[in-house]
Parts: sequence; structure tokens; C-alpha cells
Amino acid sequence: MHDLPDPPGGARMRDVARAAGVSAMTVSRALREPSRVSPEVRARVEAAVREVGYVPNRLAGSLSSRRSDVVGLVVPSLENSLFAATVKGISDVLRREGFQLMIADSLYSPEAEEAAIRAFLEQRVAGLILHDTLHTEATVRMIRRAGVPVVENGTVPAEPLDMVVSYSNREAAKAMTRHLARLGYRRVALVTLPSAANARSRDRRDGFLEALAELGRPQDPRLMLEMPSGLVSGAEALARLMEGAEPPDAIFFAGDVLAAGAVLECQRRGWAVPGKVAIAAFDNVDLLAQLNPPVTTLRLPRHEIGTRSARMLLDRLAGRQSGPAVLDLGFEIIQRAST
Amino acid sequence: MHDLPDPPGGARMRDVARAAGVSAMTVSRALREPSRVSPEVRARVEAAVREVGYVPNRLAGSLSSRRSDVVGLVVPSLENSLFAATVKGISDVLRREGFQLMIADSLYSPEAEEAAIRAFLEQRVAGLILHDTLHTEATVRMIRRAGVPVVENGTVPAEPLDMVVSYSNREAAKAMTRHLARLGYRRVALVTLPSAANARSRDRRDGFLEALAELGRPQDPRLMLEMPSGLVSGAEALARLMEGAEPPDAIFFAGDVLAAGAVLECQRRGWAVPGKVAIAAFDNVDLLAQLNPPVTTLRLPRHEIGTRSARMLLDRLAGRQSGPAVLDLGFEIIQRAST
DNA sequence: TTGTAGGCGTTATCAG
DNA sequence: CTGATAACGCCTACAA
Repeated sequence: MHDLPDPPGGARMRDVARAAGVSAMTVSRALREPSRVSPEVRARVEAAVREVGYVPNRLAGSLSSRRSDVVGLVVPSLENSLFAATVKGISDVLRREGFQLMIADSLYSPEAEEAAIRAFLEQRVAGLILHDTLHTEATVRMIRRAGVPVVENGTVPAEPLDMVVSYSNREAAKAMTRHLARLGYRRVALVTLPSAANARSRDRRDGFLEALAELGRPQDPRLMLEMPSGLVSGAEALARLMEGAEPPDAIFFAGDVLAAGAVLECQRRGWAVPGKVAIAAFDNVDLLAQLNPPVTTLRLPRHEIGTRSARMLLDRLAGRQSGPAVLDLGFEIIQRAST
Repeated sequence: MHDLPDPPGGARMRDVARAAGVSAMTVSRALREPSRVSPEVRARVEAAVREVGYVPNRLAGSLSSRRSDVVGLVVPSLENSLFAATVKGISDVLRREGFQLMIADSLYSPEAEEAAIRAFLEQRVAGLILHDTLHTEATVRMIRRAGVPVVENGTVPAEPLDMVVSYSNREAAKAMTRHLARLGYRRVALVTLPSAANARSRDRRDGFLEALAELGRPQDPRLMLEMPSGLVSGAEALARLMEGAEPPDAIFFAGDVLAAGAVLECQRRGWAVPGKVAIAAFDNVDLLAQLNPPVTTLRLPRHEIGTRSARMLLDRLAGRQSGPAVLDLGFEIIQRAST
């Protein structure tokens, strides 16, 4: 909390009013509802605004009007480029509608998310977009009490807080597993990110297991691995899985850039993909299409999740939409040479 | 701008005061300067806060105190993971100090930057961090008039607005060019991002040319190319440069993931790297170390730029630092197998 | 179409 | 250590 150097340089509405020879109220109107002010006065006000270099104070405006044009966003990580696509989608829509974006990262911790959301509510944001769907009880109470609209993004939660825009991690993982089976792979392994604090990861694992069950295949713990994020991690996962007695003939890397790391490791080891082992990924990052071989993966609507979330939130704020809503944006399998 | 549902659910300070049997002023103190309130009262206030579910209204607080704990950040692009590292650094420091972050992207357009900055100033942010160093005149006027502290990040500008935290794009490009010459490469090509709206790109080109001049080598327009960002673009740049009559023996990709795209294209063409052509990159993204061969590049202090920028800004806000300051964080060459 | 009065929820200031 | 009072800059509501 630090000093705002308003007084020396900052002109207030009344300064504009004086310069334009009207009342402050008229300046306010001229700025927000130009049509409700005579053209002549409007011109004088606009001139005065330029003359004194007036920058409206939205803190005062929001306090008085009990409205806000700031949306709060919490993502698990600011460094993950997958979230970046969603953030971009949100930002694009908000900008067009004249809203501002406050961002915080939760680091996959519900407690950190709670702190971020509290800070946002203190700033009286108009609405929240949350990528994680797991919240502390205190968070839920705070949000309920505040009454702000919320959009959740990460996956379709069992008990949505309010609105949801996502794809189904479970269905996506299931579809890819089926796809690999259809291609003839018999021993399909799954690598996920640590599921402890990651509902998305659990959903993917569940989808994988559901597919196996439907296919009448047994669960084999030797074919399931949790690894942290990263290229190196993908390489290591590959090594571990292939060292086993009955190695997989296909590996589904259901997270991040793990698959890319694995393909690069195959290059180093001189292993043919998919000859030695097939590799599938979970997200359509540019890299996967450019790798040798290009990697089969899922196209997820990352950017659209952002745009639709923002739209849904703004619709609610504008009273254009009533109740909770769940939007499942689906996904698509991209078959490439790696499987 | 939309309705804030404060009244139904939102308790105000006076509600807390009533519940605790004290005045609102005492609640305010108990919350912000607990030591200036008797332990007994403090406890009553804390209990009352929990009881009524009080969430302070910082709009009112900031308006009254003329302080803000929000920092505005403008990056060229929200999707570029290089900026993400800097954003993360900023966010880490701000969180620790209890500040909030508003983010907007400029899309490399000074006009869009101006709009974003205006919006931030309307929100009365305590300070600004700008990644671009090119601003419209109106932007400069606005910032000067507002008197908010500013940190610029992109490159060291000729006329800093205020504080600067960066590395020198020119020096970094120069150093890598020299490095390639030292390794024995005779015809070094340069690929940059479009320089029209990108000062960083121009600086890199200038550094490249300076190095050539120092080495007594001629400028060869056939060895300089501007390409848009992206892996595919890197592959295409490679193809174009190698198709010429006197192809380069080394290519310095001074932007983004261009170099990675080129290495992957070499794999496809069966070109040895560096046998057929050496490849160097500009930023230490994880991928470069994992590619085959691993790619020589520059380690830039992306994350540290963020942390130091935030610290410098907060120091200024706390009165701990006086005038403008320019912090050059340097860089480092990482020699790998691709050169 | 324009203006006046009062209040949004908090904090600075000064008094007790 | 605590409280009363007056802003902070703008907007809602109503009046002219």
C-alpha cells in the first residue's frame, strides 16, 4: 500500500468542471453517457478533459456506483504456456468489453488460491475465473457471501461453485486410450502429472482406467506412472517404463510436455517411434507437430475456454444470463505418425 | 462496469464495529496496526471480523488513504512463455509483499499499450512495469503527469522513462556473434523477429552488425532474414538461407523458438548439426537443451528481471530508493553441441 | 438538459 | 488507547 501521487498532478472531476464551466455531475455524464448531454457541453467537457489531463478515478467511481470493471483470475501456474492460451482468450474478450484483469497463481495450493481470492474480493472484483476447481471451505464461504459470479475452468467439478467452462479430462483420456487400442496397441501405459493436488490429473487417470475396463483389459500398475512436469521428466518416464520386464507398446503421456521429452529421448536412443514404442500426448502444443515423428495428441480448446469463460461471466454481469451453466467444449484426437 | 453485490452479503466496517462494541476507527486500526490497539480489543475485533465474515473494501480504503497495492504490468504478449518467466518473477515478489497484479498485453502496439496504461492509471495503480520501451507521446505525458513509478524491462532504452531492469539485447547478440566467429564459423547468418515494432529485435540486429564490423567482416544482406515467431518459421528460415548460392556455415536465430524449428528441420533433412550448418539460439528455453543436438544459446535472466523489477518498484514506493536507476543483469553464453 | 444534496466505505486528523 | 469528524472523488437520486 503506497502513496498515490494524485494531488500534485492529478486533476479531479471538479477541475474539469471548472475548466468547462459546468458542474461536476455534468462532466460525469458527459464522460459516461455522452448522449445525455448537449453536444455543445459535451465538446467543452472533452476539451477541458484534454486541457487538464484528466484521468478518471475508478476507485471513487466504483465505490460510489457499486460497480467494478475488474475481473480476477487465478491460474495454477503463470509459467505454464497451456494456461497462457486460456489467459489470452480471457484477456481478449475483457479488453474488448472494457474490463481489466487481475491475475494470481495458486501454485496448485487451495490455501494460496484462498489468499488470492480474498485479495480479489477486497478489491471488489466484478467476477472471478478460477482454473482450479478444488477450493478450501473458507474460499467457498467467501465467494458465496460475496455473491460474485464465478467461472471454473479446470475440469467439470462434481459440485460447481457456479458456472463452468471446460472440457472433460476424463472423457479426453478415455478417448485417447480407446484410440490407441483401436490402432492395435496391446499394452498401453499411462504417465500423468502428480495427482495429489491436481484434479485434472486424477480425471485423466480415471478416464484411462475406464477405457481399460470397457476394453476388458486388466489394470497393470507397472504401466502407470506419475511424473513431475517437464521434458527431462518425460525422458525418464520413458526409460523407466521400457526397462520393465513386459514393456508397453504404447505410452500415453497425459500431461504437459512429457511426450515431447520422451520422443526426444527415443531419438537419442535410436528407438523407432512407433516401431519400438508408440507415443501419444495430451495437448496440442506446436512442438508436437514439429517433432520427428510428429506426435499424436488431443486438441483441447484452451483459447476458447478463455473466451467463453469471459463471455459467460460478462453475460451474467450484464444480466443476460440467469443461473449456473456448464459448458463442455469437447476435444479432438489428432492422429499423427507417432502412433 | 457491473453491479457489486455488496449490500446483501457484504458486511462493512461499522458492522464489525458494532459486533465488537467499538468504533469503526478502532476496527480499522486493529486491522492495519494491531499493535496500536489493546490486546483485548484486538481479540474482540478479530472475533467480530470472523463472525460477520468481513472482507475489507480496498476501493474505499485506497480512495481514502490515497494508497494502492496494485501494480500494473504490460507485456507484449500473454502467450509467449519467455515473458511468462518474467511475469512469474514479478508475481512472486508482489505476493510476498501483499501487492496485487493487473496485467494487460500490448500486442506490440504502442497504442494498445497506451490504452492499457490509461486503464491502469484510472485504477490508480501504485506503479507500472512495462516490457516494451517504445511508448506514444500521450503515454509518456500520462505517466509523467500521474507521477507513478515505472520500471521498463525490454531493453535498455535511450531515454528511460524512469527505472530500467533488463539485459542488453545488443550486447547479447554481439557476444553470440563473436562466439560463433571464435569457433571458426566464417559465414554467420542472422535471423530476427520482425523489427518494425520490436525494439529488442532491432537491438539484436545492431549487436550482430557491430560484431561483424569489429571482426572486419562485411555485411551480407543474403545472410540476414526477418521471420515471424514460431517453430515452422524457423524451419522455413533455415531452408531459405541454405538454398542460397553461398549458404552460411552458422545461423544465429535471435528470437524465440526459431532455432528449435530449424534443428527439427535439419533432422528431417538429415543435415548434420553443426556439420552441415551450426545453429545458435537466443534464449535458454528448456527445449533447446533437450533437442538433438542440444542447442548453443544465451541464458537470459528472465525470472530475475521480474523479481528485480518488482523489488525496485516496491523500494521506490517505500521511499527506500530515490532516483531513476538502470540495472543491467547481463547474460551468459551456453555452448552446446549445435555449434 | 443541468445542477444540488447526500452517501459509497474507509482513513487522516485531532481531541479526549 | 479510543473515538468523533471530515474528507477521498465520484455517482445515485431527485429537483429545477
